[in-house]
Amino acid sequence: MLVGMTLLEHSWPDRLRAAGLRVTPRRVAVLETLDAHPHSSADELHTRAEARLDHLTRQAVYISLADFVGHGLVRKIEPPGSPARYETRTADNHHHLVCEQCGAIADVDCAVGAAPCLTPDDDAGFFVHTADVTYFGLCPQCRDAG
Amino acid sequence: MLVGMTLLEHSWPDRLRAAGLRVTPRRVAVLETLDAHPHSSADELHTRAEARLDHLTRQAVYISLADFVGHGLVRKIEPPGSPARYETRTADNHHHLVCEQCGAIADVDCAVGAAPCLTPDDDAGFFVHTADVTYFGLCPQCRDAG
DNA sequence: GTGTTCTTTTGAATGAGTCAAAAGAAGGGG
DNA sequence: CCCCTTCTTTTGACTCATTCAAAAGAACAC
Ligand SMILES: [Mn+2]
Ligand SMILES: [Mn+2]
Ligand SMILES: [Zn+2]
Ligand SMILES: [Zn+2]
Repeated sequence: MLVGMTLLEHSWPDRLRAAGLRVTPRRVAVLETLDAHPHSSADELHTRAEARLDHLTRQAVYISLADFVGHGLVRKIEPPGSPARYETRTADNHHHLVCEQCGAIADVDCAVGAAPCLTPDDDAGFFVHTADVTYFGLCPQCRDAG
Repeated sequence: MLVGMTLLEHSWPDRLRAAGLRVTPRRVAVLETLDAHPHSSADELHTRAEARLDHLTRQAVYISLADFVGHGLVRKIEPPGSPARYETRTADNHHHLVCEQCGAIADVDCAVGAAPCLTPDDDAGFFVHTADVTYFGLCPQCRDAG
């Protein structure tokens, strides 16, 4: 039985090396934890990844995540009123549903295509690089509860 | 010679009363300052509005803005890596261009219409309330400089 | 005017994230 | 293998935007 990801994409150590970053147990632990728990905050990742290592500081998590984002291994999202969240799904331009009640986040595929799915009518002279779409509303649980 | 806004919309005192909020010199000063300087931060508003009053604390600005947002007089936007910004343009669903270099913000009219201009294909069971679109890129100045 | 309720001040506290310097590990060249 | 350089992690302090709580002050309905 084949494990899809190890064939399709490379392993985290390989991807770290490919990005020119050193392979350390901490980094691999953070990346695997993030893979297993998409849209985690730095603090959630710290708590979860620390459990599988002897030592891991919150700062190491912040520094690692910043490096990962800088090298395209990880995407950072910053919903209003919540600490930043991270995910390993970087290949596509997907968007997010955010629950205004409980903060839950769900992925939404890009409505139009793989690349940034919108361009403004009047760009005011800006060179537009990315379009970020966030939907706000209520998740199923909060909708039923309210 | 007619002043457009006072006829089309009501004055800030009237709009405050209509919202059930008391009319105070501080609130009016904050609203007028924000009208004159859209996309200001709380701190910028404090500095600017303080200049026309004998006293105005930063906290009063924060509290007032939260009240205004809660009553629909003001809209709050929270670009990544920047303090929250505010604007009095609440009637339409417009979007924003953010310069990744200098933080400049420009308005973009909604591509589709007045109401939330997008709905996701698969809403994952969410009750979607608003769609927020933010374009990231470089403003004219930073584009030419870079 | 007076009283009730809403606003503002005052001052402290929070939480997420950053900075800087010292200690520790990866991994390439010998 | 081992060493050295460079990158990574720890440590601990610190910043910044924002929030909290309690006391003092102002709107405005009567
Ligand atoms: Mn996602
Ligand atoms: Mn705007
Ligand atoms: Zn929810
Ligand atoms: Zn710019």
